[in-house]
Amino acid sequence: MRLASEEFDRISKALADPQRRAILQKLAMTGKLNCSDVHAFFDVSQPTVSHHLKELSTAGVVEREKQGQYCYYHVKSETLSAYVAELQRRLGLATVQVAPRAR
Amino acid sequence: MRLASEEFDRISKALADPQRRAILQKLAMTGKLNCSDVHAFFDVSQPTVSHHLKELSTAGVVEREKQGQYCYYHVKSETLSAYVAELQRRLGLATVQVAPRAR
DNA sequence: TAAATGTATTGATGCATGTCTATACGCCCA
DNA sequence: TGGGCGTATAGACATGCATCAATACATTTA
Repeated sequence: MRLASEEFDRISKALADPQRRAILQKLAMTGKLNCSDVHAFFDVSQPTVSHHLKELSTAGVVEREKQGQYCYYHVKSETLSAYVAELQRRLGLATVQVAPRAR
Repeated sequence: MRLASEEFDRISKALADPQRRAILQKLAMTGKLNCSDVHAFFDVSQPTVSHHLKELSTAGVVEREKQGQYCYYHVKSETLSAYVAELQRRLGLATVQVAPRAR
């Protein structure tokens, strides 16, 4: 998966805020949460949580999944991995190509 | 190398700005540049470049090296690698330990 | 020592954004 | 159908910050 430049920019910004990183980390640990669940974990208002989840969603690092009245969010690891890979590429860091093993 | 929480925060913010990322990438590609060199590459004022280099330096992702009148900057790969590793750890992404490739 | 050059600091300005309250929207159920 | 609950939006506010011009500081050189 290859990220467009805008996506990369947006993800960088999304990851810049500590509160948003905390939310993302919580999602990474628990797998899937709705807005209220996330709200319960942190000391910010529900609209703020909603706003952050929207930012993370727009950046493509979490996925929204509406189930009736609830709205579940979970981390999109592919996007995050692609972001990390692109970051490493741009900064000339060691990267690893995981190719299928020869037999 | 393990990053303290503040360092991690600061690096995240440092990487959030496109201009700063561009400067960092340029440093990664060219190895070592002084403030004027960097300024020549981009369409921002010298004080702005100086400011960004200071931010990057404070974040620990570049190193300052004063030589007489000049001031050279180069990327600190160890810090950046540590940042990437910590990011992967926090977000539950697959991590790999590798030795830097011979060049 | 004076001029020139490289760099950093100061102060100002405009824009981005994290946060809140209030409120609207959408969905479920008695 | 009306109330309750989960979520999103609107608008306001304060703070952060990227940027610039002007200037100070530092070092080299004529």
